[in-house]
Amino acid sequence: MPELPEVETTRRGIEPHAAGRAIREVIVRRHDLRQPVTPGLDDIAGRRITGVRRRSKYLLIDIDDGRVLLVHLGMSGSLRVTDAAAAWRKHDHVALTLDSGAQLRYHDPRRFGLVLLLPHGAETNHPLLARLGPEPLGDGFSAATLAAACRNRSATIKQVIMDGGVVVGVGNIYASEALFRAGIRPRTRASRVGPRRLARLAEAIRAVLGEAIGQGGTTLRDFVNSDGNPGYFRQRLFVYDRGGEPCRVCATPVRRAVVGQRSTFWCPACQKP
DNA sequence: CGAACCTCCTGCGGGC
DNA sequence: TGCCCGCAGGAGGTTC
Repeated sequence: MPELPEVETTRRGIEPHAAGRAIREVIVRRHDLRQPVTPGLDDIAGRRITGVRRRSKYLLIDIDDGRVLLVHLGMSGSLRVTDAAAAWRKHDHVALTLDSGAQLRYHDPRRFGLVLLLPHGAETNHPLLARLGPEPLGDGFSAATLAAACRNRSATIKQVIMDGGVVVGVGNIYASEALFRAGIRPRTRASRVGPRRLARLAEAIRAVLGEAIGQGGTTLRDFVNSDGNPGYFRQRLFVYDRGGEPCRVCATPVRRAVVGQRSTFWCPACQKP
């Protein structure tokens, strides 16, 4: 479900409620997520949250003793700010009660997500984070780094931009959208996309992610932000989930195929091999 | 090393 | 209405 814009939307929603707050209570109702919730998580009760950061699709909740609470939303997760007295919903697995009376609730039906407490200083070399590529909206990602990643790769261009070692945060929706904006068909081999088109693609990735953050992310089915509201970028999608519908630029029917095990959408007229 | 395939889990929509 | 099937926004693991 959540890609980078949805995670960033969540971060922006959580941060004002969480930063500076003390954690009054930690509640773990289910620990069997993709990895078990760190045993002894309630050890952070009484500590204070100093900030909420994001790296790739991970949320990093900083604790005042230097530890970091790492949260990943997987395919179906959300992190919401509720009143501590609010009724529990099915699949609310972890909650932090804050000294404001609010509660951060982690909700994840499919349990593909993570809630892990990392020791002080362990964040940069943690296996989940250590090998991540550059942030798409940061300085580390450019036409040059994308071109270097595409050189001698036989994989499709779509698979390369979804490879977190190349650039993080580009998931299945925004991969199709960025390729549409760059005019490149998703099944084109990465090594066959020229430098000018790669430059266009790098810019398209930045643009689509930036705009999606501005709209509070994309809700296809069940993404909700920290207030429980959907994101509005879906109406700006050009191709994703629009198979058979007219291209919003040229009216040619949008095509769908499975590329790298994932549904993929493109306009056969606007996008070239 | 890269690429293809499989897996975790629950819910929902479509077809019959 | 109800049941079965396929599919879903992520990403780590296995195999060749």
